[in-house]
Amino acid sequence: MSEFDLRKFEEEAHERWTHAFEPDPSDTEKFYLNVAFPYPSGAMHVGHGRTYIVPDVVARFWRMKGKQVLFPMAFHVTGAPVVGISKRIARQDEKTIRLYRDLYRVPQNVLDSFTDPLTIVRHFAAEYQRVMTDCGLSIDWRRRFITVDPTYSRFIEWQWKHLYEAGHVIKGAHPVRYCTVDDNPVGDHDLLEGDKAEVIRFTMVMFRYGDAFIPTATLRPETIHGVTNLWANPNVTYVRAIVDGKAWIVSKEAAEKLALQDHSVEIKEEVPGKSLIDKNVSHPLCGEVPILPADFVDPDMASGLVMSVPAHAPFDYIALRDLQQAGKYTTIKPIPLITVEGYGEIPAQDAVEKAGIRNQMDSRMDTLTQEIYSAEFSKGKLFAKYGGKPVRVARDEVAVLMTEKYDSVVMYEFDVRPVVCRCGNRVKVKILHDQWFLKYSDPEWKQQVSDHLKDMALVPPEVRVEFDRTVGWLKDWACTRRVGLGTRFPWDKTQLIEPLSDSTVYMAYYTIAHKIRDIDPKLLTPEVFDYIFLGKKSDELPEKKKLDAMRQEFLYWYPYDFRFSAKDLISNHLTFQLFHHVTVFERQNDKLPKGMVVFGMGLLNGAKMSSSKGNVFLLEDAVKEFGADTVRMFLMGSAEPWQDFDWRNELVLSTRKQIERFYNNVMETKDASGEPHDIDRWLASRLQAHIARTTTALDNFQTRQALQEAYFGIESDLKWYRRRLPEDCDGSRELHALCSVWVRLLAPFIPFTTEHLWKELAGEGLVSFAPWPVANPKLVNAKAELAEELLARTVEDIESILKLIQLKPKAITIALAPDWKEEIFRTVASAADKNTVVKEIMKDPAMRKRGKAATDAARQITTLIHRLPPHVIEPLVREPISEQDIFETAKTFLEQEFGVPVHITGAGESDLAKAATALPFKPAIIIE
RNA sequence: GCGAGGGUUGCCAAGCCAGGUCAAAGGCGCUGGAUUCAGGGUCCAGUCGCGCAGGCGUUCGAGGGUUCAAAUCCCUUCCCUCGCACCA
Repeated sequence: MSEFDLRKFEEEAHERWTHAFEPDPSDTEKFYLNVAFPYPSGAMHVGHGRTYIVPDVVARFWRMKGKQVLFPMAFHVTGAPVVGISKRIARQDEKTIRLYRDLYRVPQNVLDSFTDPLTIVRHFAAEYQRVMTDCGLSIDWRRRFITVDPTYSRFIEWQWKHLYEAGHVIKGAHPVRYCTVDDNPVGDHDLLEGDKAEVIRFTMVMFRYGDAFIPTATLRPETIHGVTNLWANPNVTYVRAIVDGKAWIVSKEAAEKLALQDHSVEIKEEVPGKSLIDKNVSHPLCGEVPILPADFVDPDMASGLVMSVPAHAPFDYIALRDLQQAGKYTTIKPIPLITVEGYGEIPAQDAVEKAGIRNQMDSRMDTLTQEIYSAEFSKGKLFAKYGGKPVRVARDEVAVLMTEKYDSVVMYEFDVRPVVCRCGNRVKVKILHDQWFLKYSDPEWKQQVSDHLKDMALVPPEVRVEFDRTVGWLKDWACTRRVGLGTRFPWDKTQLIEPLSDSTVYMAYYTIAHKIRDIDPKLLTPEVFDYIFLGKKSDELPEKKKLDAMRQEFLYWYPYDFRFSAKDLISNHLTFQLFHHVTVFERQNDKLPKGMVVFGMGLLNGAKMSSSKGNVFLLEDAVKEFGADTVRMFLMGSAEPWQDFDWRNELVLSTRKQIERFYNNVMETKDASGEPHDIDRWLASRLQAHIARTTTALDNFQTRQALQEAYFGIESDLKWYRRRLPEDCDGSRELHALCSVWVRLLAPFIPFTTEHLWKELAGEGLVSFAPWPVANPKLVNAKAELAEELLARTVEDIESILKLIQLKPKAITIALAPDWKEEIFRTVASAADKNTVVKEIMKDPAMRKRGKAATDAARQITTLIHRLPPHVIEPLVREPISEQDIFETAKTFLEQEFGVPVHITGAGESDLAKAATALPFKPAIIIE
């Protein structure tokens, strides 16, 4: 008998699998699944392992179910990260070198070449392919590509032509977080501080100050009617600057910011804050008001000057009160302009006094401000003299009025400060021009996606709300970049198409990737792709024959059946691809994605896996140490795909033992030759349920559930089976069939071991293409299962009694319940209302005669029925079993189990007191 | 803050949608036993408390409620994880 040797199984299988998983269009029904392709900037860890093994298990499952399965793979190399990596390696950055040399184990000579970003992705793409193959992924590698292949770029250009023609690609200006030192937009990951900072749009209210303007930024322009004063910080030096030809007085910081926001700014002179205090300014909507001193005014916030509305802004109210308590400016009174339910005439005063706030430093001030802001926005109304409109309406109207008539402009600012770039510089808001967008905000486009989403299968179903929400929430997406790898943007060749925007319909490209390679990229005009993907004919198409073959591939495979990807891509990639699909394949609903499966994340020993933190276990090492099948089975069995899983070496080790146990089980039983017994009926019956449940689980992508059924379910049955065999028998010849089923059920999970076993079982061809087992209803034997259930329960009871009484038994008597109890059992079990059934039973004169014994029995039986599983009750009611026969047949077994004589008797015939406790399906047990 | 998911017996983790099969699957760990047995491997048993008869008691983040019956349904509350855009 051949030894359990995973390494050997792997070698054998790899040899036999060469070119086995390269499907072409055929008459067979297809199943196309794909997974978000990796960005190969480093080595694969076990977390990546699961991402690709799940679809492989599914692919193998459907392949065995007789489908023509396409599982392709490619590499996404578009974007900026490797550019940064190559730069860091070029300048010998310690951390980066350590990561690549020590953790990823890149040889020095290769590492030296990493100063070229493309070399990095090429190297790791090759590594990925090698490790994926080691894992037994049944990928069609003929279709592999990387996203900077010129051929792929032609495809992207074609895709974008359609997006553009549909009006979804627009050019515009856009406020972004910007670092003036790096001279680049700053993403979240590039921030040292303030990573949650949002860009807020303020209205600048322009107060007239002599021949100049003093702008104050506000989110509540309608409160202009209640302005009593301005605040300036006397300790700050402001500047007088010519902004767009007019004189403004703002803080120095503000002047710099305005220059980044489409204003021409020329600083003329400094203006000490002190010099502004007590001067007057005016605005057409509020008249003349004074400038008052306030230390809280931050020069780095908007213009560095603030308009004060003490009636509605708690901060303003307190600041004014503080001054007035010192005896200054006592003539100024808050001017209310909004009525709002739940607050008095002057809401800010009301709120501050109710809360008992003493000064500006009180920590509750922010919450209070937020409260009033929300209350007034949602429920507030302007006074009749200011138009009487709800705040939410008036706010925008006043803003428009100010912009049109009173010189107001927009200024962008962050909601939190400070915002600091990795380089240490303060980040500002810059308005970027020549910025291109995908107009995801377009309601019509959104609607198209929503409509299609309704028809899609989403796994697990809970993610549907997240998709719906994302579609609603998506705003315009900046889709071009200035740095990185990628395809040139057709309408501005200095820019590149952004990575999340060039990876949305490539699933269609997979169908032709292996064939389009033969054609010179120069010939790949949009017309060529229009023909392949949309069937649009046009004159003078090159290589017509090849194009026809590709058209045929596309028509055969598309749309894809399922796409697999991680949860965190819902809010961008997974939704983007739907937007792109509905446009590119407009009016071809039969080419739109059919389903998606969303993954959870991976943990390593309870902590999040992260390459940068070094908390990773390389997939390659795992495969070497434990074997590919072990890694696969562990990853599939420890959690369902959408749940988070935790990799722990000690658990993986026990998975390996399980595979070995399975292997030995099959090897030991496959050639059994005994005569079949009753217990074989039982085993076969149970097997049908395992087949059905494993199949259902895999139909639903529940890899864990499927493994529980296919592995543990069958294993524990086999254990009981062996226990029930007569002493001189090691199993019947029917076990061969069970082994065949078992091996096939586990083939998607542990393909290497099962491939070997399949050969040992003399199965035809590869197990990878063997027919998936189908449950045979004819082999389902409810009676046999019930009999074993009764027996197993009784054995368990006997064991637990023996353990308790701790005495050596001389004999065991099993006393069976009398017929009248059986009758009660059936009555109770089939009764709709189990509360009144006892009364019903006692109406029967025969029962009444039995008196208390009958009521007691009825009560006990009701409890018992509640405790028994439905799968026992139901057949029991439908078709009574003979407990007598069952125990008589199993008598030898019981005697063998317990080593003492076993007597079977009817409870009525026994004079032992205990016998009276016998119930149907729960015989009385008397141990002597 | 907004959105989503989650808190189960030493640990991991089923169960919850369709309330009684639940003292609660499976695995790990631990304890004991078997095995011509190396403190390793494999196998068996135990692993909330009490009990010399298959039982009883107390548990499923916390607090209430519905019900004959709740880990499962409803309400309140506390805690954790993830996503929130120019990044793959």
